[in-house]
Amino acid sequence: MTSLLDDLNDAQLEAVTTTDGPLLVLAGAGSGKTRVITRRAAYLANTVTQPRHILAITFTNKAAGEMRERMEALGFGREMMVCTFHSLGARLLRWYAPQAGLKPNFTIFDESDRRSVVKQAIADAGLSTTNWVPAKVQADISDAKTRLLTPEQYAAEAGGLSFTEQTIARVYRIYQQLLEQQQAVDFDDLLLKTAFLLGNHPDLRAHLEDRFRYVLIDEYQDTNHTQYMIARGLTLKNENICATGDPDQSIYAWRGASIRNILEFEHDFPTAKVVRLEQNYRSTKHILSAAGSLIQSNTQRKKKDLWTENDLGAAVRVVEREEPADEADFLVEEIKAHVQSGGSLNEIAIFYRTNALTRIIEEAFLRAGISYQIARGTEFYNRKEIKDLLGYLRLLVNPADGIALRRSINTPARGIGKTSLERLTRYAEANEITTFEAADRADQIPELKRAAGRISVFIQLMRELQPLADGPAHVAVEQVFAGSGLAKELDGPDPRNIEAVENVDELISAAADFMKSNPEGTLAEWLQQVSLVSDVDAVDTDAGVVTLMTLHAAKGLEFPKVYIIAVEDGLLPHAGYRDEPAQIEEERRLCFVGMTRAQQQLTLSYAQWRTIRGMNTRTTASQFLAELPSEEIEWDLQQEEESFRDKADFQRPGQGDYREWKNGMYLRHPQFGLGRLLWKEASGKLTRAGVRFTSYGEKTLILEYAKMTPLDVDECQL
DNA sequence: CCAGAGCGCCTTTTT
DNA sequence: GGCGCTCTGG
Repeated sequence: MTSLLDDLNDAQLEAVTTTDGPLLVLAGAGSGKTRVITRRAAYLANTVTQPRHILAITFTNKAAGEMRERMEALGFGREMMVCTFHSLGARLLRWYAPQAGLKPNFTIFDESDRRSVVKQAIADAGLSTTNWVPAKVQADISDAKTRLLTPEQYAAEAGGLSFTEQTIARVYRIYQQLLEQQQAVDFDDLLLKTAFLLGNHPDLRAHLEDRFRYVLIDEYQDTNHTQYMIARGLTLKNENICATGDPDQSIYAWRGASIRNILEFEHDFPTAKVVRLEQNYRSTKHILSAAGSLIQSNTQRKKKDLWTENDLGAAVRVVEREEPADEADFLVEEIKAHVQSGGSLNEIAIFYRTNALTRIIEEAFLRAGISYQIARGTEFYNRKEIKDLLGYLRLLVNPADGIALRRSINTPARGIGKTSLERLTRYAEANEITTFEAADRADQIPELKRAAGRISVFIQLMRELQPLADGPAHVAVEQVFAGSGLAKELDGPDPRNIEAVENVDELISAAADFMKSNPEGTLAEWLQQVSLVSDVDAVDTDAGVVTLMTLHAAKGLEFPKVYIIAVEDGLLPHAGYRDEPAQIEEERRLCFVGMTRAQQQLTLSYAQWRTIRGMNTRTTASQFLAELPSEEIEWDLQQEEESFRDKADFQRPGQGDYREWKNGMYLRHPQFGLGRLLWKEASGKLTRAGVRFTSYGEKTLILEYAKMTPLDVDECQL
């Protein structure tokens, strides 16, 4: 027991031992939050309750798994419920399917399934996908769901709104009907329907509150309104809610997360106690200073100071290279040197803003023989052979799953083409039955002609496979692969076939692992788990390889050496995200999250040009680099070179040679508009300058980074 | 009905 | 640069 409270600082101790009532733990990066949460759960289980009455909600399944393991290691067994909001939703919706208006065998549609349904809904509404971009419509529907609006409510609201919104309301309604017909829910529904379940069934809510007497929620800064409603619903009476988070690490506003939840916690729970963890145990002083300096540029922020007793450490580095291949070579050299000096590949992580940036790094690593892993757990499940196989399995669990049926019915090819499928779907719609049921009476649909027989063969096959749905998941995967004809299609010496079969074997192993840790588990439950895997879930921190991941995926992790690549204007901050100050601030937090993952050494790099969507483009270093404490940073910059002119497809509007700029001349800045140069001075390898802007006042800028264009005086209308 | 070629589109992050 | 959609010839 005492060991649970050992080596905790005062603030951590308070967070662990404050058992009852609402508690908000504002935990800065690297402040020992994970440890606090685990100890707290253990402490609760030891003093005021039992593990089965504790519910811990984490951000990823990986984090949930680790927490479960720690509790088990502390001797608390596996009784405590640890899950993500989405997996909690999935579980509650299955437990209480009738109350939620679902069948317990419902399917969870992933983003690509969802995209298909959106397209179909747009078509059914008599609209064209050229005018109504599926991705945009999908985002609008998702938005509505995050605001807890049903199609009816959205339509009611849209009544007084624009044509666009009224149309979205129509599509949303059709979209939702399509999901219902297929006994399917999307990721938003897992939250929305759970929130409604709690809101509409007081008895059920009370029952759950008695089961989950203590609720812990991690990464609270990244929860959205629906998740807040679930949290509120589960703790309405006893208010034993402990939320941990850090507003400076809020990076999911784009998917509806609201920083409001953490900022208003004390308002939502007036009796709340707030504990601040500000001592950092992870990083060196240099790293913290750089990260702190960056985040201070955010204006919408509660002031918080992270400090550490750790060493000063090595200087943070900013590395410039001519092109992405050079940047990759730089990484290769660094990694080789690291290994040569006795370091392990485990200790190195590479972060980036977008997934597309990995290709050149991967090529360089393959050439250099550096083993690496990419946090892309979902990618595996997007492979054709895996999707094909999962299609059959999904159909066995839920025959109403139209997306799965469309995929499976002609894979491998059975001579059932688009036209036949269309006729089948139309028949199903006209008779208000599922496509599967329509297929079952194919012989009664004359339009199908020859295809009817082929469809019957498929239905017969599904009937034969059906019993597998009730057996162990891995047996089902194996037997369906063999029985569906998919195995036969992949039979052959083609290396692509061999790889595909290996992937299938991996899928079988994954299912077997699941059955091992869930002996009572069903195929349906395994499929549910599969549909909720996240990218970072696949990361194995002991794999002895370099880890590559997006900045988003990096949240919550730590590595001795961190490299953040492509720190360029347009990528970080990302081009789609730099117009509004609030968006820039989120991008800055994203950079902050990446930087604070580093324990000993942090390196930020960028290239002078990069191929973006097939075009060589001149780049500019990110403005964030100018916000670092430049005197503490070790700069490794390239000599200016002119040859790029020949390589560029497009040239950046020339800023001219700033060395020749005179005080008093007029300049235009992309964000601040018109301004006048007051002074400039050399600062290390960079040039600082003071500019007075007509609408933003006086600012100090780094001329190498600020994208300013000199103006002719005539051009200025003063 | 199907496979493969050709064309146009696009910013991105994920449960 | 890559994906998804459409068109075309077999």
